[in-house]
Amino acid sequence: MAVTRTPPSKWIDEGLRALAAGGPDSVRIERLAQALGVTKGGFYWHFEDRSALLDEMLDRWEKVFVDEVIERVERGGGDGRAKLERLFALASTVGKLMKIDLAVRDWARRDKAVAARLRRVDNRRIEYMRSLFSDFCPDEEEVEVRCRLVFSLWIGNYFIAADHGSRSRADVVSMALSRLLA
Amino acid sequence: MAVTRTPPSKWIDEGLRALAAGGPDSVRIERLAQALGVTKGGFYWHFEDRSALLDEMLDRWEKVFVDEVIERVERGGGDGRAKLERLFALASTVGKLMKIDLAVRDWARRDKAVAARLRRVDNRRIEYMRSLFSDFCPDEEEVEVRCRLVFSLWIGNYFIAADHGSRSRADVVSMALSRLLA
DNA sequence: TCCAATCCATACGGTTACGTATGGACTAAG
DNA sequence: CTTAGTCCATACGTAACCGTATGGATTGGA
Repeated sequence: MAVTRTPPSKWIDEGLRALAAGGPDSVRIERLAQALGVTKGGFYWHFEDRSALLDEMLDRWEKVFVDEVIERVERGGGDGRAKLERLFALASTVGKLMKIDLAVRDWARRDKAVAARLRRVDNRRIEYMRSLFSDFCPDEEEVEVRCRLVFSLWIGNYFIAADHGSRSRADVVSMALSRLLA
Repeated sequence: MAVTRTPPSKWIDEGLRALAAGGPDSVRIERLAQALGVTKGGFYWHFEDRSALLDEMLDRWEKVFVDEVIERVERGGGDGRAKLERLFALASTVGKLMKIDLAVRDWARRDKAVAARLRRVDNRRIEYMRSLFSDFCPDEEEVEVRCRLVFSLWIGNYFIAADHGSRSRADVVSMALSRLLA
Protein backbone atom coordinates (compact mmCIF):
# COMPACT_ATOMS: atom_id res chain seq x y z
CA MET A 1 0.00 0.00 0.00
CA ALA A 2 2.98 2.19 -0.30
CA VAL A 3 3.11 5.09 -2.70
CA THR A 4 4.71 4.36 -6.03
CA ARG A 5 7.50 6.86 -6.33
CA THR A 6 8.43 5.77 -9.82
CA PRO A 7 5.35 4.28 -11.48
CA PRO A 8 5.52 2.53 -14.86
CA SER A 9 4.35 5.67 -16.60
CA LYS A 10 7.52 7.48 -15.58
CA TRP A 11 9.67 4.71 -17.01
CA ILE A 12 7.66 4.91 -20.21
CA ASP A 13 8.03 8.68 -20.39
CA GLU A 14 11.75 8.48 -19.94
CA GLY A 15 11.94 5.59 -22.37
CA LEU A 16 10.17 7.59 -25.05
CA ARG A 17 12.49 10.48 -24.41
CA ALA A 18 15.50 8.22 -24.97
CA LEU A 19 13.86 6.70 -28.03
CA ALA A 20 13.33 10.12 -29.56
CA ALA A 21 16.90 11.14 -28.85
CA GLY A 22 18.80 8.06 -29.91
CA GLY A 23 16.56 5.33 -31.25
CA PRO A 24 15.54 2.06 -29.61
CA ASP A 25 19.11 0.96 -29.00
CA SER A 26 19.63 3.84 -26.66
CA VAL A 27 16.76 2.86 -24.41
CA ARG A 28 18.93 1.38 -21.64
CA ILE A 29 17.34 0.55 -18.34
CA GLU A 30 20.22 1.68 -16.19
CA ARG A 31 20.42 4.99 -18.02
CA LEU A 32 16.70 5.57 -17.56
CA ALA A 33 17.09 4.75 -13.88
CA GLN A 34 19.85 7.28 -13.54
CA ALA A 35 17.79 9.90 -15.35
CA LEU A 36 14.93 9.18 -12.96
CA GLY A 37 17.15 9.37 -9.92
CA VAL A 38 16.60 5.75 -8.89
CA THR A 39 18.25 2.43 -9.56
CA LYS A 40 16.96 -0.32 -11.75
CA GLY A 41 15.78 -2.19 -8.64
CA GLY A 42 12.27 -0.91 -9.08
CA PHE A 43 12.18 -1.37 -12.81
CA TYR A 44 12.02 -5.13 -12.58
CA TRP A 45 9.19 -4.79 -10.10
CA HIS A 46 7.01 -3.07 -12.68
CA PHE A 47 8.27 -4.70 -15.87
CA GLU A 48 9.12 -8.22 -16.82
CA ASP A 49 12.20 -7.18 -18.78
CA ARG A 50 13.44 -4.59 -21.22
CA SER A 51 11.24 -5.70 -24.09
CA ALA A 52 8.17 -5.30 -21.89
CA LEU A 53 9.06 -1.64 -21.51
CA LEU A 54 9.51 -1.24 -25.24
CA ASP A 55 6.10 -2.81 -25.78
CA GLU A 56 4.40 -0.47 -23.39
CA MET A 57 6.18 2.48 -24.93
CA LEU A 58 4.70 1.50 -28.26
CA ASP A 59 1.29 1.01 -26.67
CA ARG A 60 1.39 4.55 -25.40
CA TRP A 61 2.60 5.92 -28.73
CA GLU A 62 -0.06 4.02 -30.64
CA LYS A 63 -2.83 5.18 -28.37
CA VAL A 64 -1.88 8.80 -28.01
CA PHE A 65 -0.49 9.78 -31.35
CA VAL A 66 -3.46 9.24 -33.56
CA ASP A 67 -6.37 9.98 -31.24
CA GLU A 68 -4.83 13.05 -29.73
CA VAL A 69 -3.95 14.71 -33.02
CA ILE A 70 -7.20 13.85 -34.74
CA GLU A 71 -9.18 15.06 -31.79
CA ARG A 72 -7.38 18.38 -31.73
CA VAL A 73 -7.93 18.82 -35.46
CA GLU A 74 -11.60 18.01 -35.20
CA ARG A 75 -12.10 20.36 -32.28
CA GLY A 76 -11.04 23.28 -34.48
CA GLY A 77 -13.94 22.75 -36.85
CA GLY A 78 -14.07 24.04 -40.40
CA ASP A 79 -14.28 22.16 -43.68
CA GLY A 80 -12.04 19.37 -44.92
CA ARG A 81 -9.48 21.66 -46.42
CA ALA A 82 -9.12 23.70 -43.25
CA LYS A 83 -8.76 20.56 -41.21
CA LEU A 84 -6.08 19.21 -43.52
CA GLU A 85 -4.10 22.40 -43.18
CA ARG A 86 -4.42 22.22 -39.42
CA LEU A 87 -3.48 18.54 -39.44
CA PHE A 88 -0.32 19.19 -41.38
CA ALA A 89 0.65 22.17 -39.27
CA LEU A 90 -0.09 20.38 -36.02
CA ALA A 91 1.74 17.22 -36.95
CA SER A 92 4.75 19.24 -38.01
CA THR A 93 5.04 21.42 -34.96
CA VAL A 94 4.73 19.01 -32.07
CA GLY A 95 8.47 18.45 -32.37
CA LYS A 96 8.92 16.20 -29.40
CA LEU A 97 6.19 13.86 -30.53
CA MET A 98 7.43 14.03 -34.08
CA LYS A 99 10.83 12.75 -33.07
CA ILE A 100 9.25 9.74 -31.43
CA ASP A 101 7.25 9.09 -34.55
CA LEU A 102 10.34 9.19 -36.75
CA ALA A 103 12.24 6.91 -34.43
CA VAL A 104 9.42 4.38 -34.49
CA ARG A 105 9.30 4.67 -38.25
CA ASP A 106 12.93 3.74 -38.57
CA TRP A 107 12.65 1.07 -35.91
CA ALA A 108 9.85 -0.56 -37.88
CA ARG A 109 12.25 -1.23 -40.73
CA ARG A 110 14.04 -3.86 -38.69
CA ASP A 111 11.36 -5.19 -36.35
CA LYS A 112 8.25 -6.91 -37.65
CA ALA A 113 6.16 -6.31 -34.56
CA VAL A 114 6.89 -2.59 -34.69
CA ALA A 115 6.16 -2.61 -38.40
CA ALA A 116 2.72 -4.06 -37.73
CA ARG A 117 1.94 -1.33 -35.23
CA LEU A 118 3.16 1.35 -37.60
CA ARG A 119 0.96 -0.03 -40.33
CA ARG A 120 -2.06 0.25 -38.06
CA VAL A 121 -1.21 3.80 -37.12
CA ASP A 122 -0.44 4.95 -40.64
CA ASN A 123 -3.58 3.35 -41.97
CA ARG A 124 -5.68 5.20 -39.45
CA ARG A 125 -4.00 8.42 -40.44
CA ILE A 126 -4.55 7.80 -44.13
CA GLU A 127 -8.13 6.86 -43.42
CA TYR A 128 -8.68 10.15 -41.65
CA MET A 129 -7.04 12.11 -44.42
CA ARG A 130 -9.11 10.26 -46.97
CA SER A 131 -12.30 11.33 -45.25
CA LEU A 132 -11.14 14.95 -45.25
CA PHE A 133 -10.12 14.98 -48.91
CA SER A 134 -13.39 13.37 -49.87
CA ASP A 135 -15.15 16.48 -48.60
CA PHE A 136 -13.99 18.51 -51.56
CA CYS A 137 -12.52 16.00 -53.99
CA PRO A 138 -14.95 13.67 -55.76
CA ASP A 139 -12.47 11.49 -57.64
CA GLU A 140 -11.49 8.55 -55.46
CA GLU A 141 -8.26 7.94 -57.27
CA GLU A 142 -7.31 11.56 -56.92
CA VAL A 143 -8.01 11.31 -53.19
CA GLU A 144 -5.60 8.42 -52.76
CA VAL A 145 -2.89 10.15 -54.71
CA ARG A 146 -3.22 13.31 -52.68
CA CYS A 147 -3.23 11.41 -49.39
CA ARG A 148 -0.03 9.74 -50.41
CA LEU A 149 1.60 12.97 -51.49
CA VAL A 150 0.63 14.92 -48.40
CA PHE A 151 1.78 12.13 -46.13
CA SER A 152 5.05 11.83 -48.04
CA LEU A 153 5.56 15.56 -47.94
CA TRP A 154 5.14 15.48 -44.18
CA ILE A 155 7.60 12.64 -43.70
CA GLY A 156 10.02 14.12 -46.19
CA ASN A 157 10.01 17.33 -44.25
CA TYR A 158 11.98 15.53 -41.56
CA PHE A 159 13.96 12.93 -43.47
CA ILE A 160 15.17 15.06 -46.37
CA ALA A 161 18.09 17.34 -45.74
CA ALA A 162 18.12 19.28 -48.99
CA ASP A 163 17.74 23.00 -49.42
CA HIS A 164 16.12 24.75 -52.34
CA GLY A 165 18.62 27.38 -53.37
CA SER A 166 17.31 30.85 -52.65
CA ARG A 167 13.94 29.60 -51.50
CA SER A 168 13.48 28.36 -47.97
CA ARG A 169 12.46 24.79 -47.46
CA ALA A 170 9.41 25.83 -45.48
CA ASP A 171 8.24 27.96 -48.37
CA VAL A 172 8.62 25.18 -50.89
CA VAL A 173 6.81 22.72 -48.66
CA SER A 174 4.09 25.24 -48.03
CA MET A 175 3.66 25.85 -51.76
CA ALA A 176 3.53 22.13 -52.42
CA LEU A 177 0.91 21.68 -49.76
CA SER A 178 -1.29 24.46 -51.08
CA ARG A 179 -1.19 22.86 -54.54
CA LEU A 180 -2.24 19.54 -53.07
CA LEU A 181 -5.13 21.15 -51.24
CA ALA A 182 -6.39 23.08 -54.24
CA MET B 1 54.80 -7.22 -48.71
CA ALA B 2 52.27 -9.76 -47.65
CA VAL B 3 48.90 -10.01 -49.29
CA THR B 4 46.05 -8.27 -47.56
CA ARG B 5 43.54 -10.98 -46.88
CA THR B 6 41.02 -8.61 -45.38
CA PRO B 7 41.61 -5.15 -46.82
CA PRO B 8 39.80 -2.07 -45.52
CA SER B 9 37.26 -2.31 -48.31
CA LYS B 10 35.99 -5.60 -46.94
CA TRP B 11 35.49 -4.11 -43.51
CA ILE B 12 33.64 -1.24 -45.12
CA ASP B 13 31.45 -3.60 -47.14
CA GLU B 14 30.55 -5.60 -44.10
CA GLY B 15 30.03 -2.44 -42.09
CA LEU B 16 27.58 -1.09 -44.64
CA ARG B 17 25.77 -4.40 -44.59
CA ALA B 18 25.39 -4.18 -40.82
CA LEU B 19 24.36 -0.54 -41.08
CA ALA B 20 21.62 -1.40 -43.55
CA ALA B 21 20.36 -4.23 -41.38
CA GLY B 22 20.41 -2.66 -37.96
CA GLY B 23 21.55 0.93 -38.00
CA PRO B 24 24.84 2.41 -36.87
CA ASP B 25 24.60 0.95 -33.37
CA SER B 26 24.77 -2.52 -34.80
CA VAL B 27 28.07 -1.92 -36.53
CA ARG B 28 30.20 -3.82 -34.01
CA ILE B 29 33.78 -4.58 -34.87
CA GLU B 30 33.85 -8.02 -33.37
CA ARG B 31 30.66 -8.99 -35.18
CA LEU B 32 32.08 -7.79 -38.47
CA ALA B 33 35.23 -9.78 -37.80
CA GLN B 34 33.19 -12.89 -37.20
CA ALA B 35 31.22 -12.33 -40.37
CA LEU B 36 34.50 -11.97 -42.27
CA GLY B 37 35.97 -15.07 -40.72
CA VAL B 38 38.80 -13.24 -38.97
CA THR B 39 39.35 -11.64 -35.61
CA LYS B 40 39.52 -7.97 -34.85
CA GLY B 41 43.29 -8.20 -34.72
CA GLY B 42 43.61 -6.96 -38.27
CA PHE B 43 40.96 -4.30 -37.92
CA TYR B 44 43.10 -2.09 -35.76
CA TRP B 45 45.88 -2.45 -38.28
CA HIS B 46 43.80 -0.80 -40.98
CA PHE B 47 41.69 1.56 -38.89
CA GLU B 48 42.40 3.86 -36.02
CA ASP B 49 39.24 2.93 -34.18
CA ARG B 50 35.56 2.26 -34.71
CA SER B 51 34.67 5.82 -35.64
CA ALA B 52 37.28 5.74 -38.39
CA LEU B 53 35.43 2.84 -39.96
CA LEU B 54 32.14 4.70 -39.71
CA ASP B 55 33.74 7.67 -41.42
CA GLU B 56 35.05 5.61 -44.28
CA MET B 57 31.70 3.89 -44.65
CA LEU B 58 30.15 7.30 -45.10
CA ASP B 59 32.86 8.30 -47.54
CA ARG B 60 32.02 5.32 -49.68
CA TRP B 61 28.30 5.96 -49.47
CA GLU B 62 28.72 9.60 -50.34
CA LYS B 63 30.92 8.88 -53.33
CA VAL B 64 29.04 5.98 -54.81
CA PHE B 65 25.42 6.75 -54.18
CA VAL B 66 25.05 9.92 -56.14
CA ASP B 67 27.55 9.48 -58.95
CA GLU B 68 26.65 5.92 -59.68
CA VAL B 69 22.92 6.50 -59.91
CA ILE B 70 23.18 9.71 -61.89
CA GLU B 71 25.63 8.13 -64.30
CA ARG B 72 23.33 5.18 -64.91
CA VAL B 73 20.40 7.49 -65.51
CA GLU B 74 22.35 9.64 -67.90
CA ARG B 75 23.63 6.66 -69.82
CA GLY B 76 20.06 5.70 -70.69
CA GLY B 77 19.53 8.93 -72.60
CA GLY B 78 16.14 10.42 -73.43
CA ASP B 79 14.58 13.69 -72.37
CA GLY B 80 14.21 15.03 -68.85
CA ARG B 81 10.93 13.29 -68.21
CA ALA B 82 12.28 9.91 -69.26
CA LYS B 83 15.32 10.39 -67.09
CA LEU B 84 13.21 11.32 -64.10
CA GLU B 85 11.16 8.19 -64.51
CA ARG B 86 14.31 6.14 -64.75
CA LEU B 87 15.80 7.91 -61.75
CA PHE B 88 12.79 7.15 -59.60
CA ALA B 89 12.62 3.55 -60.74
CA LEU B 90 16.31 2.99 -60.30
CA ALA B 91 16.50 4.56 -56.88
CA SER B 92 13.55 2.49 -55.74
CA THR B 93 14.76 -0.86 -56.93
CA VAL B 94 18.33 -1.01 -55.77
CA GLY B 95 17.01 -2.32 -52.49
CA LYS B 96 20.27 -3.04 -50.82
CA LEU B 97 21.59 0.43 -51.49
CA MET B 98 18.27 1.92 -50.51
CA LYS B 99 18.47 0.41 -47.06
CA ILE B 100 21.84 2.00 -46.50
CA ASP B 101 20.46 5.31 -47.60
CA LEU B 102 17.56 5.08 -45.17
CA ALA B 103 19.83 4.07 -42.33
CA VAL B 104 22.07 7.06 -42.99
CA ARG B 105 19.00 9.27 -43.16
CA ASP B 106 17.90 8.22 -39.72
CA TRP B 107 21.43 8.34 -38.38
CA ALA B 108 21.72 11.95 -39.52
CA ARG B 109 18.94 12.93 -37.15
CA ARG B 110 21.19 12.37 -34.17
CA ASP B 111 24.68 13.06 -35.52
CA LYS B 112 25.66 16.45 -36.85
CA ALA B 113 28.56 15.24 -38.99
CA VAL B 114 26.32 12.69 -40.69
CA ALA B 115 23.69 15.35 -41.14
CA ALA B 116 26.20 17.53 -42.98
CA ARG B 117 27.07 14.70 -45.33
CA LEU B 118 23.43 13.93 -45.97
CA ARG B 119 22.77 17.54 -46.78
CA ARG B 120 25.51 17.49 -49.39
CA VAL B 121 24.17 14.32 -50.94
CA ASP B 122 20.53 15.41 -50.95
CA ASN B 123 21.43 18.77 -52.39
CA ARG B 124 23.25 17.14 -55.26
CA ARG B 125 20.24 14.96 -55.90
CA ILE B 126 17.87 17.87 -55.84
CA GLU B 127 20.19 19.78 -58.11
CA TYR B 128 20.14 16.98 -60.62
CA MET B 129 16.39 16.67 -60.46
CA ARG B 130 16.08 20.41 -60.86
CA SER B 131 18.03 20.28 -64.09
CA LEU B 132 15.81 17.51 -65.40
CA PHE B 133 12.56 19.23 -64.52
CA SER B 134 13.79 22.43 -66.08
CA ASP B 135 13.87 20.62 -69.42
CA PHE B 136 10.12 20.65 -69.69
CA CYS B 137 8.90 22.93 -66.92
CA PRO B 138 9.59 26.64 -67.35
CA ASP B 139 8.27 27.90 -64.01
CA GLU B 140 11.10 27.85 -61.48
CA GLU B 141 8.81 27.76 -58.51
CA GLU B 142 6.94 24.85 -60.01
CA VAL B 143 10.24 23.05 -60.49
CA GLU B 144 11.15 23.36 -56.83
CA VAL B 145 7.76 22.14 -55.73
CA ARG B 146 7.90 19.13 -57.98
CA CYS B 147 11.43 18.27 -56.90
CA ARG B 148 10.32 18.34 -53.31
CA LEU B 149 7.26 16.21 -54.00
CA VAL B 150 9.08 13.59 -56.04
CA PHE B 151 11.82 13.32 -53.47
CA SER B 152 9.27 13.06 -50.69
CA LEU B 153 7.31 10.47 -52.57
CA TRP B 154 10.44 8.41 -52.97
CA ILE B 155 11.34 8.63 -49.29
CA GLY B 156 7.77 8.02 -48.22
CA ASN B 157 7.71 4.89 -50.27
CA TYR B 158 10.00 3.36 -47.69
CA PHE B 159 9.08 5.13 -44.48
CA ILE B 160 5.30 5.03 -44.75
CA ALA B 161 3.60 1.79 -43.87
CA ALA B 162 0.06 2.60 -44.96
CA ASP B 163 -2.01 0.77 -47.54
CA HIS B 164 -4.60 2.30 -49.82
CA GLY B 165 -7.63 0.10 -49.47
CA SER B 166 -8.30 -1.81 -52.65
CA ARG B 167 -5.53 -0.07 -54.55
CA SER B 168 -1.97 -1.26 -54.23
CA ARG B 169 0.58 1.10 -52.84
CA ALA B 170 2.73 0.77 -55.93
CA ASP B 171 -0.20 1.85 -58.09
CA VAL B 172 -0.92 4.90 -56.02
CA VAL B 173 2.71 5.91 -55.97
CA SER B 174 2.94 5.37 -59.69
CA MET B 175 -0.14 7.50 -60.31
CA ALA B 176 1.24 10.22 -58.09
CA LEU B 177 4.52 10.19 -59.96
CA SER B 178 2.90 10.40 -63.36
CA ARG B 179 0.94 13.44 -62.20
CA LEU B 180 4.15 15.10 -61.03
CA LEU B 181 5.83 14.43 -64.35
CA ALA B 182 2.91 15.73 -66.45
C1' DT C 1 67.01 -19.37 -48.51
C1' DC C 2 66.30 -15.88 -45.36
C1' DC C 3 64.77 -11.27 -44.18
C1' DA C 4 61.56 -7.91 -43.17
C1' DA C 5 57.24 -5.88 -43.76
C1' DT C 6 52.57 -6.79 -43.46
C1' DC C 7 48.72 -8.79 -41.51
C1' DC C 8 46.24 -11.55 -38.10
C1' DA C 9 45.36 -14.47 -33.56
C1' DT C 10 45.25 -14.40 -28.84
C1' DA C 11 45.01 -12.70 -24.39
C1' DC C 12 44.08 -8.96 -21.39
C1' DG C 13 41.82 -5.06 -18.70
C1' DG C 14 38.12 -1.94 -18.65
C1' DT C 15 33.36 -0.57 -19.50
C1' DT C 16 28.45 -0.99 -19.97
C1' DA C 17 24.38 -3.29 -19.55
C1' DC C 18 21.08 -7.29 -18.58
C1' DG C 19 18.60 -9.92 -15.31
C1' DT C 20 18.43 -12.06 -10.47
C1' DA C 21 18.54 -12.31 -5.54
C1' DT C 22 18.07 -10.45 -1.28
C1' DG C 23 17.37 -7.32 2.20
C1' DG C 24 15.86 -2.81 3.70
C1' DA C 25 12.69 1.17 3.76
C1' DC C 26 8.46 3.14 3.61
C1' DT C 27 3.31 3.25 3.96
C1' DA C 28 -1.47 2.01 4.82
C1' DA C 29 -4.47 -1.00 7.28
C1' DG C 30 -5.83 -3.27 11.46
C1' DC D 1 2.21 -0.22 17.22
C1' DT D 2 2.49 -3.96 14.57
C1' DT D 3 2.24 -6.10 10.25
C1' DA D 4 1.97 -7.02 5.57
C1' DG D 5 2.41 -5.30 1.13
C1' DT D 6 4.77 -2.38 -1.99
C1' DC D 7 8.69 -0.40 -3.82
C1' DC D 8 13.69 0.41 -4.18
C1' DA D 9 19.04 -0.20 -3.18
C1' DT D 10 22.78 -3.12 -3.46
C1' DA D 11 25.51 -6.78 -4.88
C1' DC D 12 26.35 -10.42 -7.99
C1' DG D 13 27.14 -13.33 -12.20
C1' DT D 14 27.15 -13.15 -17.12
C1' DA D 15 27.78 -11.33 -21.63
C1' DA D 16 29.15 -8.22 -25.34
C1' DC D 17 32.31 -5.14 -26.92
C1' DC D 18 36.17 -1.62 -27.04
C1' DG D 19 41.01 -0.79 -27.58
C1' DT D 20 45.90 -2.46 -26.52
C1' DA D 21 49.83 -5.44 -26.38
C1' DT D 22 52.41 -9.00 -28.07
C1' DG D 23 53.79 -12.76 -30.62
C1' DG D 24 53.08 -15.69 -34.62
C1' DA D 25 52.10 -16.50 -39.48
C1' DT D 26 52.51 -15.42 -44.27
C1' DT D 27 54.68 -13.56 -48.33
C1' DG D 28 57.43 -10.72 -51.74
C1' DG D 29 62.05 -9.48 -52.51
C1' DA D 30 67.32 -9.59 -51.80
